[in-house]
Amino acid sequence: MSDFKIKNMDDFASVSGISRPTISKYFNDADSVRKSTRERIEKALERYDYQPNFYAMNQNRRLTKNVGIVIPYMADPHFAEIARNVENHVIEAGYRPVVLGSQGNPEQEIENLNNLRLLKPAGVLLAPIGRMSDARRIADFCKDVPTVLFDANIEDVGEAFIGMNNNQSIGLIVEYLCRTGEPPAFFEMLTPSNPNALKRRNAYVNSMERLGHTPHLIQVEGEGWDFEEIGFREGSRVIADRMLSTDTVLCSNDRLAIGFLSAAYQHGLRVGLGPSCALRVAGHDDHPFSRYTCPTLTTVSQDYAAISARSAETLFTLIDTEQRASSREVTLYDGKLVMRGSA
Amino acid sequence: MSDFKIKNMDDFASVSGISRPTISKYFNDADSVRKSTRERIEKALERYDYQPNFYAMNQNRRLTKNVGIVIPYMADPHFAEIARNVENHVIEAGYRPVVLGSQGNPEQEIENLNNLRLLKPAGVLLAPIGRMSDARRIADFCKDVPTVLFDANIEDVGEAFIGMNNNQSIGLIVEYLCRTGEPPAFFEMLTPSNPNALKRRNAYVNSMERLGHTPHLIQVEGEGWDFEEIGFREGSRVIADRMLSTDTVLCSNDRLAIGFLSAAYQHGLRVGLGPSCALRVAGHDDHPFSRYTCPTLTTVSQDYAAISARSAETLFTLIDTEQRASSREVTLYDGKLVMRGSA
DNA sequence: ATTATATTTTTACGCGCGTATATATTTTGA
DNA sequence: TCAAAATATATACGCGCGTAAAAATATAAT
Repeated sequence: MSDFKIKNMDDFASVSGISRPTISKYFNDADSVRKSTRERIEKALERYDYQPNFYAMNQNRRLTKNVGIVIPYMADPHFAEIARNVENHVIEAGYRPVVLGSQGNPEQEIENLNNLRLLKPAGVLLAPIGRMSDARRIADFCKDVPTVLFDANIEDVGEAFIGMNNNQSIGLIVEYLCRTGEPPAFFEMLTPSNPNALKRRNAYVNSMERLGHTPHLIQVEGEGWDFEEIGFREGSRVIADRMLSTDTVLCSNDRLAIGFLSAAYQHGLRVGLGPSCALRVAGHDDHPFSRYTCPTLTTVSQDYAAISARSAETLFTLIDTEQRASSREVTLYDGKLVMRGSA
Repeated sequence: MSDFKIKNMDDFASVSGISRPTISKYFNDADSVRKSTRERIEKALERYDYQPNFYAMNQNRRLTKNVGIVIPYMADPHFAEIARNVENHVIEAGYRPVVLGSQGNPEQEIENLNNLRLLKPAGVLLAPIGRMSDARRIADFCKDVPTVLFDANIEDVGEAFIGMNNNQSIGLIVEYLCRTGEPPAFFEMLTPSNPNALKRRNAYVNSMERLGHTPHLIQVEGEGWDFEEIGFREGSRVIADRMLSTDTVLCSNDRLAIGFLSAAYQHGLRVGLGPSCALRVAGHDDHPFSRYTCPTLTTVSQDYAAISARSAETLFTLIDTEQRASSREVTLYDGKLVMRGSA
């Protein structure tokens, strides 16, 4: 590697002995130049440490290879894992992922989309915050940029939605819990920010009624994204006030369940299956931490792999055909029961 | 808000009746224009939805208000919390934060710095991955951009380092554990990627010897960033093989401790303080999850607030004085003992 | 070898904005 | 009221790169 400092494409064109437009063409698509030219460029690339300015590149390009990935919350391991998964698909398909987290803030979500717009992305994979999302402005964005929604749906927004079948997954675990013990109560936030939570609530009620049981909703107060804290605080209250009419609790998601488990432990309630246990607790999502709780958490796993693969594929098809989907396609994947120690 | 679509600064200059250079000046520093002009611009801003293209803005600016924040791992709630903290300071100081995660990958870390360079940042706050970091290239970066290191130190790299005093914090908890029960064994990874881990190991050995005890290091295999998994797997092995010569285990960090706690639970070992307990487990960092483990985790808290505040302040001073620090300043903050249920 | 075709080079302009300079206009101070 | 100081405008060029069109060159086909 030479020590001559190359600061832009002109410099690199000079030292490589190739014209700048051809260099530009190469970086856009390495196979669009003659093989011998390509080799000359790549030989120069080995000697000189140059890579085009990403932002200047996108400034005047009709269409880039950028794909935006927007998730509701970076610090949530659940979303972090999904993002990583999606990111890999994007890279494999030869696109460049740009991952942004909205920190549970709808304004940040819109700003993320605005920032992405400046990068002229070929498409965007968006997991919306949910109920609080600014649906109108997201819809505006989708008019300009091919966008596939995943994880959380917003009606009629985006070209497609890929998520999980909450009806099936909740049905699955409710059925399991009823079959192996007392019918579960449903522990959830009263006003959840995530639309999946509402679907799960309904699915729980339906499943219980179908099985001939009376649904019992435990709806607790709480705002924001600190679900463990809410699960712990409200779980403690529920246990202390003896508000449980059953020994089985199904939590709307694993993070609530993690907090609830901690509350149960604090109150000396042994959680698990055996006759020595006072309580069964189940979650939903198969959160990365759910295998390290005490006891380990019985839950329903989301098919991360399928959801992220299908989301990415759908977007790439959209990009390749260069036309908007005639009808908005909704794909829901079934969950799988993950039996662990807590229920 | 008018529906006329403003697509660039020229458009906005037209509709606001102000020349583009003045508009540009305003966006760079709102107070650099006459008050009456400023009001006219802001009135126009209310009517028309315009904001300058962030990337084009940075392209030809001598110095921007951007501040890069780079952390080792986005999905780790510990770093996510630090990042959020630092970010707030940056915003308060009137700078624009750009947060990037390196996903534990040294190449990604360098790429993050390269990307930041294109944004012409006023400065960068960098929490390096650690041992695996490409120290040479990071040092190169620091030559061009004022950079303050935090959380993990790299010798002589960056203008300053702000972190925690591992000597003090480990000393604190070792002393506490020895005072209230058997002296602890130290559970850690054999080849940790984080330099703090090495400091903690030494601090443990020193503390033990100072108190007249024989140090007992349990060094387990494991690569990567899945600390809970390592803590669980190796913790299980250690317990099953009866490799513990004491009933007290101090883990090098909370994430390992979380895995270890889970292993202990699985093996039917009751963790905690009372006479009915078979094991005491302590961690280090006060990870956001450590208050929800079963039992809750006794640990040493990092002074997040102080570390992030000082890191930001140090960088801003550096930026304002426009000169490099004459000597590299290292500031270490003491940890606080957080007594919970596990030890 | 000659023609047809594919690729590269030259030249020029565009993206959205920063910034410098000369000039025009306001505001301020006495 | 009038000159001095402060601020705004017009104009022009730069950042690093995309892209279009015509001219020049290399490769393929006959």
